[in-house]
Formats: sequence, structure tokens, C-alpha cells
Amino acid sequence: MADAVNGVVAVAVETPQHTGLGAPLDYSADALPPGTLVRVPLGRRDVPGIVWDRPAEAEAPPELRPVREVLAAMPPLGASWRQLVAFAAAYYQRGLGELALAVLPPELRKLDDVQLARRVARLRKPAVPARAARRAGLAAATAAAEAADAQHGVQPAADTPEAAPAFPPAEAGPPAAAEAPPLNDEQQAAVDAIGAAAGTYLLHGVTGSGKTEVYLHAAEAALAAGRQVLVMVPEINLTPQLEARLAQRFAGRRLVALHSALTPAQRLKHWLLAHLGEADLVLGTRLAVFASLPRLGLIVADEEHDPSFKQQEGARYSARDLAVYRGHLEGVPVVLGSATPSLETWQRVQEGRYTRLALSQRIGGGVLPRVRLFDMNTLPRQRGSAAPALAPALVDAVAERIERGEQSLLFLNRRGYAPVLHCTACGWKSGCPHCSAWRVFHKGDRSLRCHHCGFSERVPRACPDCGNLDIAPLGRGTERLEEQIAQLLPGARVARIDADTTRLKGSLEAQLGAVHAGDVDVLVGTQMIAKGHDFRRITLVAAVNPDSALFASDFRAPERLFALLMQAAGRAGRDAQQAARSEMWVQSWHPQHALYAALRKHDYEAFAASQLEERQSAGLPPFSSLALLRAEAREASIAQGFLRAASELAQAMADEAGVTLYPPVPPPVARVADVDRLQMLVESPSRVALQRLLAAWLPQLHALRSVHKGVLRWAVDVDPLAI
DNA sequence: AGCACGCCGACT
DNA sequence: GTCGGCGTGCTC
Repeated sequence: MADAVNGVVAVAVETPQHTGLGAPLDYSADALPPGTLVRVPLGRRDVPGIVWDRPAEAEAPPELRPVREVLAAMPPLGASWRQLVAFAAAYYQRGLGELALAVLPPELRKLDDVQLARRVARLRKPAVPARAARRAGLAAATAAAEAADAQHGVQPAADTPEAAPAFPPAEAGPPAAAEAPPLNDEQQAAVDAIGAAAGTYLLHGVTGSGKTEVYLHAAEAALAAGRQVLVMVPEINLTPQLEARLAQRFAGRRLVALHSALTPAQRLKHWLLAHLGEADLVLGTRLAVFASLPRLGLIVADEEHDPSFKQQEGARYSARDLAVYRGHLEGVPVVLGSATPSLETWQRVQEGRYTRLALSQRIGGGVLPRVRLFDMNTLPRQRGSAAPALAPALVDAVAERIERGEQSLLFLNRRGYAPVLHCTACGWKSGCPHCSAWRVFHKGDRSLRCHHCGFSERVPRACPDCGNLDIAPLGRGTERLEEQIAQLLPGARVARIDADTTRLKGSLEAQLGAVHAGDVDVLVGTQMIAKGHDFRRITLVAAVNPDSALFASDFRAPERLFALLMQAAGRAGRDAQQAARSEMWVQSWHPQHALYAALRKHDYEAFAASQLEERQSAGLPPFSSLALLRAEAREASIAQGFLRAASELAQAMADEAGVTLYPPVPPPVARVADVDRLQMLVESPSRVALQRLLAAWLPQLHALRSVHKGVLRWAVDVDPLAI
């Protein structure tokens, strides 16, 4: 361990990469173990920092300022945590200290040592009597004594096992609270494989095939071996039901949640419980991948294909990819669960780098719903009028369900009443004055709302350009679909769930509760309802208008659509006796498309194979690595000039390294809130070559801003989701 | 990123 | 005469 030498410590502080201050800074202090939280002077400010590993050979500048405060009440952050953070900072091209401090609970940086000691002491009082014996030695220590100990850099070794040994095989007799249903052979084989060796596992099974039960058993084994378990889900929405299930199964264990909807105080408490080794299970969203877990024994990433695992601002990390790295680093198994794995994951399975564990059957003998592709071209069209939103045959099928007391789910990935209003006389459309996008008509509050910048106005009575009173909605959103289905099926109880109806805290739960209670016949919603929720009485799911993704410029659009439709199909017929007559309807103008053919057969593998072939011939991920350099300015030409200059700086390097620089292009929505955006694609068949180029190139870009004035922001996105 | 210092316009 | 505009520059 490279401890402090000659009274010098390196401290990671919140300094952005582009200032040339991305690396830790040197301060004078008595020996402090790496990972210790400190406060240090920086310029005229006092900032929080983390003592970092300092290379022994590094020279100290002559005059160093002293560390101002040592927060010794908490054990230092472990070596593997620091390595994870250092890797993420380097890979996603951010300052080390910037990332390290950004992934700590915000509340932590506000505390001084005394306040921290008080909280730590409180949390170390065991919540469950059974834990008292094991923790007795630690709990006995007073906060003051702990603080005094830690002042000398002494920490109970048990709290910071830096190098975790290999995951031991599953043992019998963990203190499970609720009895588990018996596993089928495939589930048992999966649990055995995960328990046998560290590595990355793809748990591949359709909705209802019992993936969660495998997670629970694998977790049980890890807990029995005295380890902590990290479970990640893509969205906060999905935490409550999994939390309930984990809490029920592991009643004697301490379970904490980590996500951005917690209050600052809760987030700090949960994070500390994990860091102190008090929490046995951590359930969270992508930010939980950075939780400090001194006894980590298993990582689960459920719905690993979900785009929400990629952070979309600041350090744009992929929590799924970091989970895999972390598992490798700490020698613990990583389980990636999905019915429709990301093509990156699937390719790694093909290459033998990940192990596929297949769950091929639905639990309880349920079958997947029959997929019915409805060809919208067959609908008779009255002259001059648009095609109806819903095929009459689909409306009949919904009506049948209502008669039988069953529920239907209509899925339309577009909220609002209509995506755009237009004037039938002069052709005016409801564009946003600040963005290159249409403003969406929301009938509920009679507003025209831009979904990009939030600009909202009361919908005009007449055309703002020509005064014509006949302004009409174009296209359909969930509000309009809800209205139409209510008209087509009088007496049906119709509900709608989307971002607009769930704005208030607790309203999603309330609405889902109504569906479960049987108070709803037809549920209309966006992709929010396609994910995770376990509806028992739904026997019909319909994708009302999914075609747009087929021809999107985004190369991942088909992959996303397939996953979404498979997931939506999974909502139907989870109850075995209903499964036989469950149906998934897809209304399409292109029913012959290969994606739908694969969907009809629930054939992920065929779909993945054809997509991978396309990706390979196009030189796209997972057969190449990408990064996007983005720039924003009031005028596109300024952003353009900056990116061109950046490109020139890199050209020689790129040619040599086998990296391709593409010309700057506007993203799909080029102007948002009066700011023009441009982006430049950087591509290489070699991840390493791309990484090397970025590391050499990006530090030079800060200086460009003084030449290209007017660039408001620039940023790099490594492994971008969309290009 | 903050937060300084630093040199030019409209106000008590 | 100052209050304050945000342009450059530094932080171990």
C-alpha cells in the first residue's frame, strides 16, 4: 500500500478534468490511509476530499498546504472502491476527484468529524438483536473512542477487507425467513453455476420464468457466506416490489435502498450502513454501483439491457458495464438478467466471455401470449380521414376481455393528446419557439407543451398565423387514445398511466393498486407500464403504433423496440390458466418486417443474430467502440467551428491509431432552449485505441475554448446509447 | 467549477 | 467619485 510518504498525502478533490487538475493534489499531513475523508484548502475555499494512493516515487512540491480536517469517524473507503472509481474516471474521461465525490451521498460532504461520528455510532447499534453478538465488539466502542482510534489511521480490519476472496460455494442452512418455492432444474442449475465460480453470468429468461427466484437463491448463498449483495434495477419505479420481495425473504437481514428519490438524510444513512458493513443487501438504481461494500459477494443487474443503466449527464457511465468490471475486480459473480439481453452482452456470451444460464419456461406452466400482427393496410379508409387508432378487430378483442372480467393493456409510447397541432388553412404547426421540436397538445390542461425545454402556453383558440379557427391535432398520444377507447367502449373503466398522471409522489402506486384491485378494464399507457409490473389479470396487450422505431436513424432503435415489445408481451398471461388465451396485438403498417417475425415466434436469438450481422457489417457496437464529442453554443456555427478545430487536433493521432473521426452533425433535436447542439462521432474497432486517443486528445480541448468563444459546453460521451 | 483579480460604464 | 459588468487565471 502506497501510504503517505514524508508527511505528504495525495487528495482527490472536486476539480474538473479539463482544467488540467484532474489528478489528486498533494497536501501535507501525518500518515493517513488512502480512502480517508478529509477537508482541504483549495484556493480560497475549503473543500471535501478523499486521500488517494500516492505513487512512492512522486516528488512533492516544496510548499504544501496542510490537510485541514480528517474525518476519521468513518472507516476509509476501500482499495477496490478506489480502483472502481479510478477506472470509471479514466474510462469515461472525467476528473478522478470529480467522480469520486460525485458518487458519495451529497450529505456526507457537509458533515464534520463530530457529526459523522455521531451518525456512525448510531448506525452501529444493531437493529436486530440477533446481530448484536456478532457486532458486540464494535458496538461497544463509543463514538469518541472510534474517532480517537481512527485519528491514528487504525480501523477494525473486519470492516475493510480490501481484497475479497473468491465467492465460496453455496452452503445449506442460511437464516431464510420466508420459505422459498422449489426451484425447477434450470433455476437450480443457474443457482449452482453462480455459486460455483466468480464470473459474469447472463440469466436469460422470459418474463415469468423465475429470474427473481434465482437472484434470491444466489443472494441467500452469498449472505450465508457472510457477504453483502448488491442488486440493481434500471428504474426507481421497479424498486418497491423487489424491495418487498427481498425484505420478505430475508427478514432477518438488513436491506437498504439506494436511489435518487431518497431524502438526503436517508441516502446518507443507507450509504453509511452499506459502507460500515451493517447492511447485508443493497437494492438500488445505477448510482448504487458505486456503493461502498466492504464484504461484497454478489452483484445482480436486473433487466440489464435497459438503457436507464446508462447515466445521461455528468459522468456518463454505464452501471451495468461498471458492475461487470467491479465483479471482476473483487472476484465476485455478476448476474445480468434479461429476457432480451443487450447485443453487447449477447455478443460476449457468443465469445464465451460470459456464461449464459437459460430459463426457458414460464413458472407454473404458463405459455407466452400468442402474438397477432395486425396489418393496418387492410383497414378500409374513408376519403380524407386518417386511419383509426385502433383496428375494429382489436376493439372487439378488448370488448371480449371486458365481458370475461379480464383486463387489457394498450401501449403507446407517446404522452399527451397529440404530438403536434396544425392549421388546416395555412399549414401552421405548433413548433417550439426555443427548440427544433413540436410542442405537444395536452388536452387535460389545454396546453401546448415542449417536452424538451418545458415551454408551455395555453393552447390558442385560433391559428396564431392566419386566425383560422380550424386547428387540428395531428397524430395520437396516450390522452387521445384513452379518450377514443372510452368512446368506442362505453361503460368500460379506462385508466391511463404515463409521466403526466404519475407526477405526484405515490400516484403510480395508487394507480397500479387500482389495476390490481380490478377497478380498471383497460389500461392505457407509455413504456412505463411495459416494465416490470406484475399484472395478474391482463390477458391482452396491444402495441398501438410501434412502427416508428423500425426506421429510426438510431442504430439501437430496433433492439430497443424488440425488448420493449417482448417486455410488454410479458405483461399478459402471467397467470397460468389465463395464459392459454392471452394475446399480444401489434398494429403495424409493416407487418412483414423481420423484427415482427421474430417477435411472433418469441425468438430473441434469431433477432439478435440478424441484428449482430447488421452491426458487424456496419462496423457498429459491439464490433466497434464509439465516443461522441458534443458541443453547445447559441449558434450552430460556433459549435461547428469548435468541433472542426478539435477534429484537426486529433486527425494525425487518429490516423495513426486506427480511429475514425466523423464530421460534426446535429443530433435529432438540434436546438433546445435556444441552444444549438452538434456532435461528432469517434469510432474505432479497438476499444483500447479509442481510449488512448481520448486520453491524449481531450485535455487539449479546454484551450480551444479561448479561440472558439461562445461555446457554452462541451462533453464527451463514451459508449453513447444513441448517435 | 468556484472564486479571485482587473480594468471600463451609470449611479448614490 | 464608487458599484459592478464578466474576461482571464489559478487552485497542491
